[in-house]
Amino acid sequence: MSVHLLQTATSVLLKDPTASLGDVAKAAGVGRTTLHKRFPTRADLVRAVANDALDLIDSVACQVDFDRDDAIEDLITRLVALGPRVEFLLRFPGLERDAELRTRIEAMDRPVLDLITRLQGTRLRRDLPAWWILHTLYAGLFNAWEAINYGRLAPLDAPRFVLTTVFEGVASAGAAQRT
Amino acid sequence: MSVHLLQTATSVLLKDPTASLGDVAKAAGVGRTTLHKRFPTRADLVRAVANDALDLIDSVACQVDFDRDDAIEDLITRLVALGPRVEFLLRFPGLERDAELRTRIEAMDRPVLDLITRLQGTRLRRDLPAWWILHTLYAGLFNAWEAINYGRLAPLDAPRFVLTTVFEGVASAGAAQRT
DNA sequence: TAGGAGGTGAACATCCGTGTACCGTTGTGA
DNA sequence: TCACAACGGTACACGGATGTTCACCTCCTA
Repeated sequence: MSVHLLQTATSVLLKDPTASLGDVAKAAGVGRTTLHKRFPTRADLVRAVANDALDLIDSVACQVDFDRDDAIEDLITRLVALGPRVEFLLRFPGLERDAELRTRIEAMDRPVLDLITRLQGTRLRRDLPAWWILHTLYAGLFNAWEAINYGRLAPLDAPRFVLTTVFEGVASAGAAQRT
Repeated sequence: MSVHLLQTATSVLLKDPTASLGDVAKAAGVGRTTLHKRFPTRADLVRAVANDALDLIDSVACQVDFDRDDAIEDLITRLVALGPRVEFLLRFPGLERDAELRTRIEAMDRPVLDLITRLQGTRLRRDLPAWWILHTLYAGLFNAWEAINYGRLAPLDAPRFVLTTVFEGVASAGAAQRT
């Protein structure tokens, strides 16, 4: 049941990053000793959760054809479905201090950044840097996950919300452009 | 020098929410004892930092004329300038567990939500709920603060980035609308 | 049925953050 | 010059989280 354990740890630590290992074990319905046996130290657990999330993203990313122009839509839609497991990765404090994790995260970003850069020739605006657009995408995902978590947003609505907002913005279509 | 102390505490706690009071005191160039004298407990310090940020927001919000249609632009521009002090407020984990703080945060959101709702008749799209638009604004601010902090974004560029992205999106103007 | 693997709870030592008390130093104003 | 307040530092007590060990249980299999 290692999978379920990691999922539980994800949600517990995401809700309260200072939660004790005892809390995590209890939430997972597992003895604290067992938890220690599988993850000798707290850092090990956190790293495992993060790597699990990265594996999840990899398994999704390899299904996306980054050569297609609508790859972003595809990717976003799939990422929204992953929910809190990925949110952990981008939100848990201090994760970037682990060199190995930082490398994996950068490796995860690269194909998306390349895609964005390529699309800036056609579908995406050129007056914003690629990294800014990437972070805007992530921010949209954050909002969706959080809203779903609070029960404000139906999971099936989420992809449309994110895509619409990120691509077209919140200004009404007919409104005069801002200066 | 209580002001400087709170600012330092803000940035230290924002970078690492689990930082010890000793770390905060050291960063502020102050004895841990002195810190304890001013803020008897850790919760007191966190609450003070949050309330300081809220005061800052209040002092900005009262300069904005929420009856004008471009109030959002004005507000965003001013909020971007506040930087990490406000970021703390929206990012520090567990802050919403304090009833008094939660009330103040809601009170802070309300005029903006009302403004958004009003503008949804004209400048803002009606197919997204007001709270979603509000969170999109906040997300844009996050991105700007973070990018400034990492030195990727010039502070003077930030308002334009946020406003452009949030209002018009990242799709190039000439591109066909997404379906 | 014996034995091993995996899980559990209890007990223990340890570390670290926290809060408090006490004392010495500095600086400021009466 | 004295009194007093503010500050810094040391030391100590306390509690909670952590990591380790050990004994016991259960299930599965040879």
